[in-house]
Amino acid sequence: MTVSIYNTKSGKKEPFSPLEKDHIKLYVCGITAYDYCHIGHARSTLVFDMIVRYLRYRGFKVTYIRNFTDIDDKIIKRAQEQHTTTEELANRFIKAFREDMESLGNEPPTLEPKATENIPEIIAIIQELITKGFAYEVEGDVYFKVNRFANYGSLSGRNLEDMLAGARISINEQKQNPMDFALWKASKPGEPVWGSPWGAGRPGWHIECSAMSRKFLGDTFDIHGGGKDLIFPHHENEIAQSEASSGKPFVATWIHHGFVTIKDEKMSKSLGNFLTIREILEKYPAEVLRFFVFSTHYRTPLDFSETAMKDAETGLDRLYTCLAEIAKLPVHGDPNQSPAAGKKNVSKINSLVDRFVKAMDNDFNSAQALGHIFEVVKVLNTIRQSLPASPAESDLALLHASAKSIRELAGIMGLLQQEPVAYIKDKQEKTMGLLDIDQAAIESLISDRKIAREQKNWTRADEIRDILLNHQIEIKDEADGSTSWQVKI
RNA sequence: GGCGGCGUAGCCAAGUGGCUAAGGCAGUGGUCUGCAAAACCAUUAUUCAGCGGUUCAAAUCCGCUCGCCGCCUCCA
Repeated sequence: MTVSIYNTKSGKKEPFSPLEKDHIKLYVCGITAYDYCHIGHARSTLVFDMIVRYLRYRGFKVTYIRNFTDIDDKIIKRAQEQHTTTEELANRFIKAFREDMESLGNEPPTLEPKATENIPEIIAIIQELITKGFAYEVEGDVYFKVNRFANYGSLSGRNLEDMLAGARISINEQKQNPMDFALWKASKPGEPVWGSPWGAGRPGWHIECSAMSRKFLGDTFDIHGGGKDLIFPHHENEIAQSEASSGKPFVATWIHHGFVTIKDEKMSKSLGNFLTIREILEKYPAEVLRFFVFSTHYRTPLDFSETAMKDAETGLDRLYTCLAEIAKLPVHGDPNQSPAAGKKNVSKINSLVDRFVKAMDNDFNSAQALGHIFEVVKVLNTIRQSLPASPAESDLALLHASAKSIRELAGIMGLLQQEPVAYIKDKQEKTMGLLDIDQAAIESLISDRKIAREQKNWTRADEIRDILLNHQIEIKDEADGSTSWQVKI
């Protein structure tokens, strides 16, 4: 079996194999550091975190580069508004981004280069483009000549005539063609500057990725990723720059993920309909967000809503509950007891890894992969529920092994890594802290109810139960006559 | 206007021509219980926006219609 990946360049799913045996080189466009990141950015990092983890699980070595854009128009503007330097502003939000990544439970990339730390490489590539006739300088600006690059538009399926017909491009007198884009921008007064053969200035947006990917991964590498909105112009321009300068193919596979939407509209800074990662993590555990994100295929739009998050949380609880119940079972059982697990169920359990891998091999279909896990959870619950008082050794071994396997697979998405029993308990304690009733009051009510029940005063007993339930306390009458309680989660 | 995508049960969502259209949430029924709750189990689409075509066979391929969204300007 091989991993298949949907390649934006071909518009098809293709069997994937790295250029260098067992070593995958991956470059992902990171953030422009000028503000806190929203859930859309979170999805991007989550998706590639999952992809990298899965490729590693499949035995590949993965070199994963994710850059920071720490110099651009938005950063300059924001820094001026805040009366600070672009450097301070960018560093502040890079730090915030790293905190967010940590909270989300993302593994760090192999390297996280910044544009400003690679200015010499950027200048070198621009010079190469000028020398080869793909770029020209006008009064300290340098532009890429799109007409010179025959394949311009191949990634996004556009051609220059159609784009010009769109007429949404602001006409810049200096450009030879309105579609030409800046490689280097002459600085205006007060802006940060770097020296260059064309005078003091700063790099354009697209060139940094060409320079950094070349520096860390080479002229040609396996996978380049980002959001769908980067296909044009960003990635189109990267291809033009990189291929024009190196004369070699740039990237074998382009992966683009879908957006996060709210009420079916793209979440974005410009629309103002965004929620920051921080705001979400105040309300929901990171694992719930991960579960929510991976419940939908990465190329499909993901519509965020409170209901969807609540559903995700309930689903995640179901998984943890199953694991916690299994963890409570003894490790060893009765070797003479006949097994409760039926043949069909056993084969469903045993095929989990294969089915999971098959789903993930198919363009990282995490939604389907999670579905398989849920299916096995149902089977495990059935077996556990039908266990006799002294369960069979084989049943217990099967349940424990399956739980371990589920946690291992879910770990590829960064899910189910908490101790299941502790997860349930923590959750209850957390809720308990928010309640308007304390333990003593609960126990006192339960003992009142016990008396009522002994007197067969069901009305009073039920009344007490309702009072407790109003305080989010659920009680359970045990077989031995005692009553246990727990916080409703 | 150009290019691309989507439309599957009450909601979310998988489904790369052919076994009973995954799975989750909600709902309903049941096991348990004095009654409950929790947990668990069962159940919920003769049908995949609509129409037509290709095929022995279509949610899946092709065409048209309707609706929604994205990119073409900074954007994950």
